[in-house]
Amino acid sequence: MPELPEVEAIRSQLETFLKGHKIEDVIVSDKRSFLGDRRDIIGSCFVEFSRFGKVLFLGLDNDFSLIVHLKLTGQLVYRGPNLRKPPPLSEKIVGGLPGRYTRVVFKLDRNGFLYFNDLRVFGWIKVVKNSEFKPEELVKRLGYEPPAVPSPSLPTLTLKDFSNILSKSKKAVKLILMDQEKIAGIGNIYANDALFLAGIDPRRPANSLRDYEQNNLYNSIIKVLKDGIKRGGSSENTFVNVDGTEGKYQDFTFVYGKVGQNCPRCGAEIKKIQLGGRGTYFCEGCQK
DNA sequence: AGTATCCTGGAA
DNA sequence: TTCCAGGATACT
Repeated sequence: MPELPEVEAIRSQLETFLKGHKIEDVIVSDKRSFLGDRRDIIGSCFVEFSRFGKVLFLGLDNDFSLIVHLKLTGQLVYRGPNLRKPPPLSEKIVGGLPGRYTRVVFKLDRNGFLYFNDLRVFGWIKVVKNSEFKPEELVKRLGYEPPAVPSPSLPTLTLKDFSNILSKSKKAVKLILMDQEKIAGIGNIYANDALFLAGIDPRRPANSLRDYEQNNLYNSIIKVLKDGIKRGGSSENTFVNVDGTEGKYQDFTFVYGKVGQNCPRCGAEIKKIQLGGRGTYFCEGCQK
């Protein structure tokens, strides 16, 4: 379940490892995972590495690009000459490399390989022609991005934007945080943690937040996302980095995945409920 | 606005 | 054996 910090970690490592690498062949073992014509990208080099919310945009030097959405269980792992000392692969790479869940393999020059593993086959890699590319192809529509990285590709979410978005909906505030059309990049882990840090009940109607609460939540979102990036993402579930190692944020989450454990602030038991069909963790005492 | 759907392994 | 996990979308 890569979210903004995880996808940013991947983007940054892809840039390090793939820059200048040439695609010699593309082996598609599951057609559901690769959309477009593989022949359009064979022979081209990786030159651009961007991220829009949770979506990766990899530009090639031949007027084509790759758009990648990892969804829940997608993993991109590189092995090759740009890894000086290949670290041991995480156990989160279920099935091995290549293995049972390897859906696409990019064979690169100088004996390099980029593997796309995806246990649940929700993720996809799409080939687009730059001249015909429309941003809507990324995802239906993406909203503002919280300023957690120096130069986001999407318009930056300001406190004012955030306040406008919240005041326009009476839906539960957590659902608004995770609505990619409004705010891009936040998923279940960071939504839970940001709401805990701000002391706000995830079920509160978005338009019921007072100014100081909006302000708190805005700052909390930026803080947890930056924290996630600093820790190299959260490997709570299936996330691994491009070098095959795990992130560390899962050891620093406040409430996500901690049902029954003690609230880090007051010690009370962390509760779990369903909200919009998703597991929602919070402390009844600390979040009002 | 709320719910089913895609998919598969792992937990209950 | 059933249920749950979850991002985004297609439904009702």
